[in-house]
Amino acid sequence: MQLSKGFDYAVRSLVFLARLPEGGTADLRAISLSQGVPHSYLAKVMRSLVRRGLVASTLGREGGYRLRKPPREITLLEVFTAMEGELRLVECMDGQSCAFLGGCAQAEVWSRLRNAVETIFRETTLGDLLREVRNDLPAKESLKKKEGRYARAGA
Amino acid sequence: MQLSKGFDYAVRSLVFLARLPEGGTADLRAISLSQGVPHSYLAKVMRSLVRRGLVASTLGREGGYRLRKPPREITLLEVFTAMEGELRLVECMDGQSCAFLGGCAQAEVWSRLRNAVETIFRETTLGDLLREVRNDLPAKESLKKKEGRYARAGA
DNA sequence: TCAAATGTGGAGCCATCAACTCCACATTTC
DNA sequence: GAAATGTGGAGTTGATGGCTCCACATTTGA
Repeated sequence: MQLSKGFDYAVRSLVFLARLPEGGTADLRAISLSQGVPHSYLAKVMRSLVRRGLVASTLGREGGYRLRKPPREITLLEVFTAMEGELRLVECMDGQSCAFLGGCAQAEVWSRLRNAVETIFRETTLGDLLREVRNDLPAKESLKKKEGRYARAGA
Repeated sequence: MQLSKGFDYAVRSLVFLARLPEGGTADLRAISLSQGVPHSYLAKVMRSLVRRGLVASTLGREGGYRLRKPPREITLLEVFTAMEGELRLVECMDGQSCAFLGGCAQAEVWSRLRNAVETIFRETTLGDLLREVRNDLPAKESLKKKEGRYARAGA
């Protein structure tokens, strides 16, 4: 019952992009440093977002990533499925119904749970997250640390 | 973002116990066979429930497990924490707040999400699950299959 | 025109952990 | 006292989340 780091990284990166002035672009390095996400792993995360059509990428010098839709139109559900596919809480559901127990006692709770989660994901947009940000940038020292750590790994 | 099998097994076992006539007891073997849960793994699951005080165990011949409270008074939240400890969706929360970003954009969503899940868990009791059961026993064939598979492993 | 700066695709590594097994042992009862 | 139960805990295993690395395609500005 945990959210994956990949999903968390994706959301953070999107928020970062959303806060750039007017559909600006940022490259992997910038996102990676600002969010403390390992460079080469972030590359993979971003590819998922590109594939899903949430961000656009441009190659070559001055390249990078930018949002393809206004923040208000990007829901967490889209981000989640981009990263993890269909939301499902237990194996036996969603695929075929649990073959073993005809009508299982939990089925209804699991599905209620799933709906609750899905609803929150569907009704929360990047725009909402922007409003919630209180403190934009990391403290200088922690940023330094992360830079040292990831610049080496990343470059 | 998945529920563990351990938790699922625990709930199923408790429902099984709850359906016994008047606080009856059932032994590992009976629960294991009826629910299709590997015998020796179920032993571990049940120990968690005993430790947490949800079921009582008796040793020796005619021993087994029985609920220590009426089904209405056992919430899924208790079962969850018995099996998995504190409910938390992301590493950075609940422990210390994420050291890197002062006020992180997602914190509020994650906590709303957590609350939604926790609320459902807290407000759903074994009693509710009993009402929801439509079809009590597994089909004969699938039970046979499971018996064959687990009887060997278990005994 | 070409070298540097970007993202892409994909193979591959690694540690962790859920899920499960096994065994020696304590307790109870017939 | 032997059979039937649960207990405690160490050990096994396979999957996979998280991450690295590298060869390559594209773009651009010096």
